[in-house]
Amino acid sequence: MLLNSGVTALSLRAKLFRGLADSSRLAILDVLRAGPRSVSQIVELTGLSQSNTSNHLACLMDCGLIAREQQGRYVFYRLSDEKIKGLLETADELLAEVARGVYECTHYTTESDQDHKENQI
Amino acid sequence: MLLNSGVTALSLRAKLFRGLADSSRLAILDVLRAGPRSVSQIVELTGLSQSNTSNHLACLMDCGLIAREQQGRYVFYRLSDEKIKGLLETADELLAEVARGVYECTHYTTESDQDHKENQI
DNA sequence: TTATTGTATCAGCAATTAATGATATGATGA
DNA sequence: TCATCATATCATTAATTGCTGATACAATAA
Repeated sequence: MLLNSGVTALSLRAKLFRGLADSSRLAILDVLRAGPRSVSQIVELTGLSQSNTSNHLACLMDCGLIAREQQGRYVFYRLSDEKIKGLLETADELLAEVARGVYECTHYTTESDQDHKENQI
Repeated sequence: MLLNSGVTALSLRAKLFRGLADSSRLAILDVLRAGPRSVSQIVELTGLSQSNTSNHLACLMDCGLIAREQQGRYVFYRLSDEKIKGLLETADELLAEVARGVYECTHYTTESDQDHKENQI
């Protein structure tokens, strides 16, 4: 439990990062970097199931990272802010330096961890 | 499940963000922004328990976000890379714009969510 | 209206994760 | 050596989270 003030600010940041801390959501954001896409397009491009995609989109919406616009029976999503690209780029720059450390991090597992042993960086 | 290649890159990013997606760890990183600190200093400054702090430090270490240096019986931790500050700053800039959305995100809860109802932004 | 297509929601499950308390290790000083 | 202080690890627990399948809702077309 945190002691001091500023807890809310920290929680906000944590929430933002948590929105970004999932491969599926990052894949969606990656798709949206190229421009607005409908849900079915996102489903096809990411390979996620429809309901799963919808859930992640709802999450990203709630977190303010994407915006939606309905067109007929399609719903198009797009990045809500250009700064999101910047954040992802900054993250990649950081990764370029700490990649090995992150790659070997054992505290959280991701779906790529199967490759981990056989396919060293 | 993700379809295409680039999965590893996405997982790496996800892992990095997950390392940042916790209030306690962000609090620790915040403390370390001012410079190296020993574990006991971090414990005192964050209000986290000793074992909890140690666990989070291990996580941040594994993820390559911090580095450690032993001095006597103290262990000092510091940010491993200046870019981490940049990432946190970029995140704050983004938050300045999407704060309301993130604040109202219901998909993930944080310890500040108790205030949420009573203390609207 | 009815059928169809696109999207959202819901319940349940499996897995992950943060926190705690207890204990172990490691370094220093008496 | 022994006691003490600083840090790390371990087992357990409670809570969160992602995914799936089923179903509901919404918009268009027939």
